[in-house]
Amino acid sequence: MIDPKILRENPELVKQNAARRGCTVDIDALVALDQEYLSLVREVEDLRAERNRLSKDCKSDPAAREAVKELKVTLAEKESRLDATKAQVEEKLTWLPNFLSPEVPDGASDRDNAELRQMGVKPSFAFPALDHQALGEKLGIIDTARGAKVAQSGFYFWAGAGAQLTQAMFFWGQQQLIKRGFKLFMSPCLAKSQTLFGTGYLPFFADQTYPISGEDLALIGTSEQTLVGYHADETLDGASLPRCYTAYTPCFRTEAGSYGKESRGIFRVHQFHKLEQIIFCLPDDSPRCHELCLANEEYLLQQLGLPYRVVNVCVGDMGAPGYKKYDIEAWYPGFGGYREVTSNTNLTEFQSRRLNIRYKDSKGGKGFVHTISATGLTDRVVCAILENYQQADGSVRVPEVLQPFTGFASITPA
RNA sequence: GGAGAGGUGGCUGAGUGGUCGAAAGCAACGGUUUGCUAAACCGUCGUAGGAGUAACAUCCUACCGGGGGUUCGAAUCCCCCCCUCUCCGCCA
Repeated sequence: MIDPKILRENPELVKQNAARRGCTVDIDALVALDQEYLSLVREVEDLRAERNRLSKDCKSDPAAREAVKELKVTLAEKESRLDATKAQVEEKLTWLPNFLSPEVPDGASDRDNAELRQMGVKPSFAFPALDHQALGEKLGIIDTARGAKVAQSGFYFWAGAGAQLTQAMFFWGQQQLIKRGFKLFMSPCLAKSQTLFGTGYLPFFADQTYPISGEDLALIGTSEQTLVGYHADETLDGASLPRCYTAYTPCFRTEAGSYGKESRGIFRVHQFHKLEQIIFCLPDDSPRCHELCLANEEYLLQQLGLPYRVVNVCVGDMGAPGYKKYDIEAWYPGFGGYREVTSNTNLTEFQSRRLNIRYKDSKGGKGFVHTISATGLTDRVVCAILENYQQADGSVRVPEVLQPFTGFASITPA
């Protein structure tokens, strides 16, 4: 949600932003509606003030009672118009995308993202490299067939050494983030619609969520939803910021409309697992915190020995809530290209306004906090490990940093 | 699942129809006093929206879990819902 004052004072800015982001909300109509809302506010408040004045006389003056009764009819009519107008304005406001950083490149899709740097050394193999699905099947550590049997296509099992490797990676990742100042949480994996709305997943990604029938709850699409929602309706002490939170949870997405797209393997699935980075910070500090999360992502991939590149995500590939976004794409030798493994967004005050998360400091400073939402690690990183660490004999080496947690140095065919 | 209690400002906690945005205490902040600390004393001390100002000031409106109702007037009365706590039962 953007600041409605900007809409009043500088509608052109909002209009340009909406146009660039392909938002179809009619800004002129919204501005007019908002003006109507404001004038109704004034009318209603004047009528209420009059009513309150008259009410004070009612004890001694019966005529005042009649006057108030008459006034109440007008008031009720105005109030209902006010409520209706307010609801319309708010509904339209919730569909407005966030503003954009000047650094966001133009473009329509992920092909237009701007590459910032390539890091690491791509492995070269003296044999045809397999992709993670082929490796997972040969090693008996990824089981999509049985995932489909017990649940549905798009679900899978990590099995045996694969499950051990995956758990090792997530546990190691948690340790790294904790060392870097993050507070670890175990989060609810269901959230109510208000929480999804506040984080911007509703209404923008409504078709991506799995609702629970008969409840005002849905499976979380990411722990961002619950970790950011954690501070809803709170005022944080400015001195306590930035607050860095992390959680490791399953994430559920319907992936409606994406069938057939990158569908081989377990790259695009209905349930994956994610170690998340969330930062609540002062507005001035959000660019720095955004970079800090990126540095953490890069550190984790470097420690795991994975080649990757960082891209500055273009307008067309960024969700409506985002102000600026970096993706990291790891190198997948079996696939033969870079593929997205992490995503890091500065949401500025888009979420904090919707969730009413404010800050206040001892010097009188106050406002809405900024939020940063970034991936730490996901199953996709394990896939990248499999593809990059495969050996001529069909085995897969375990990255050194994970060996203390797996207890073994390589995965060999069963 | 059964029974009961309760939701008031950062916290504790008064308040059962008007003068209540709300006593008091604690915490916090500013100041006085003090060799320093502590204590004591004085003062300030909710949020949001609107009007207003160069900026303050000031004024108006709303908010005592949420929604609805009664009334000229609701923290206070009535209805529905939500949440929390306690005890019992069941249980990973």
